[in-house]
Amino acid sequence: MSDLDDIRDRLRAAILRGTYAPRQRLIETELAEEYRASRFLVRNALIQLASDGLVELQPNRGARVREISVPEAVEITEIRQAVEGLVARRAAELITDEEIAELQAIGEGLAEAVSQGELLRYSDLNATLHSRIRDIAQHATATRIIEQLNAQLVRHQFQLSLLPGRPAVSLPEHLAIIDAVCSHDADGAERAMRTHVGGVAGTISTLDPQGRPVDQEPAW
Amino acid sequence: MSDLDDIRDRLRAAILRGTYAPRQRLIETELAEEYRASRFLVRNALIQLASDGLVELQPNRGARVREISVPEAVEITEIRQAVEGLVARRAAELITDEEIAELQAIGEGLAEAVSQGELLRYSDLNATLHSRIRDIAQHATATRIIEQLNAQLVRHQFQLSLLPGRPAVSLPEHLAIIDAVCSHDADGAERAMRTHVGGVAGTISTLDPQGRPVDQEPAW
DNA sequence: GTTCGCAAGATCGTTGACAATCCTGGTGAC
DNA sequence: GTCACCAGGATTGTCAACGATCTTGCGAAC
Repeated sequence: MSDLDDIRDRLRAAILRGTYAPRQRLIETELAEEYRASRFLVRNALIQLASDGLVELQPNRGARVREISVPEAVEITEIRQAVEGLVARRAAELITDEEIAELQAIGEGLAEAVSQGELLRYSDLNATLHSRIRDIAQHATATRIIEQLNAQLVRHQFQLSLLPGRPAVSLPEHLAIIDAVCSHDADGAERAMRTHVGGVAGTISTLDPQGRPVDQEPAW
Repeated sequence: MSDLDDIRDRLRAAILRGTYAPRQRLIETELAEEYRASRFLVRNALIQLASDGLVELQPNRGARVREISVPEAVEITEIRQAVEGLVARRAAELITDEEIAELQAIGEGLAEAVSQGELLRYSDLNATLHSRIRDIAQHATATRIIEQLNAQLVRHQFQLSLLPGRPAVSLPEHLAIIDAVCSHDADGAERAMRTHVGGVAGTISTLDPQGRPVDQEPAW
């Protein structure tokens, strides 16, 4: 439980939370003061976050929050499509009765959230669903890679479920995934997951034709 | 071009080359002396290699070369199957006439190497083929992930092409991939690649039922 | 008015030393 | 003979200071 891990996690959380804007410079001395840590610790934390792909590290020029362009987000989502497809297949093969009940409960929650317009709850349950499916699939390598990729595009994903009409499209897709996984239909589960994540990729690619991220001032 | 990158790359190369055995402890002061670098640089290099999955980092207990078990190698190969399938599809869509000629030349080289029993040349051309297909697909994220995964199982892969009878199985698979990619057959390319890498996964899983890596003393 | 060069400030890169932690081997009690 | 305990050494974790590099703003030459 070293301080290094601590500050790295806090910094990561701050970046994911949007405390620092993309392309914003992360100055070691400032961060050191902010987190009451030595510059040394900040520095090592930045190195770690850089190999996670969250910050960009230029020699002698410091660190900045890495900006994920829309094309890059699409690429990332394409990989997710392939890997999550594999995960869904495995989940369908391995799921237990107990877990089936759990997934179905999540499905009901999703439908409820959409019908009542609770977008944030929908977004949360969405993340929970994908995460639980990964747990069920018991594929450590896939889980690691998906989480690594997800961390890089939280910002894009976040905006996704707030798009008007988006839940109406993705809800049936989610339910189809749940159905297939719960009925031990490996082929169907892979297909449903690929369709779903493929849709996400498509939606992301329409966000901004210029290839630049949607740059509205964050309200938080 | 900082020294940090330099020593990290040299350390990585050394691990991949087998200079340090799996599970071997990597002591910071020793490495620092060996590479004529400060302990600080070594330390940060180790942190980066840890997030690449090449070394294992335990707090207060130092670093050791990560050992990839056979089940883990299978997992990694399963991911490769999914991602390289995607890459092959993209390559089939994007390939130019010039690149078609190049791939076909590689195919002839592979056949020749097998017929003349040149296992090492076959193994090299194999790596070249996969690498060139990645180049053609122009998918930076996929390339990054595949290379990250490959780095983790060089040892297993290395032994694979030396297995008796293995080239006889994998040569036609490789030729099928080349055919499909060169004829702009996206579906076929994905299918052929998935079949091929799936075969690799299957072969790896037979290496040692105990789930421990094959532990023969390296001859180098 | 523009461009180039230079100097000052800001920031990163590296070092060596010290503190904290863990592992090892030996000693003694039971 | 076995176990708990406790040095002492080995190794990692952290720090503050110094040196290297880059950026910025000013001024002079054209």
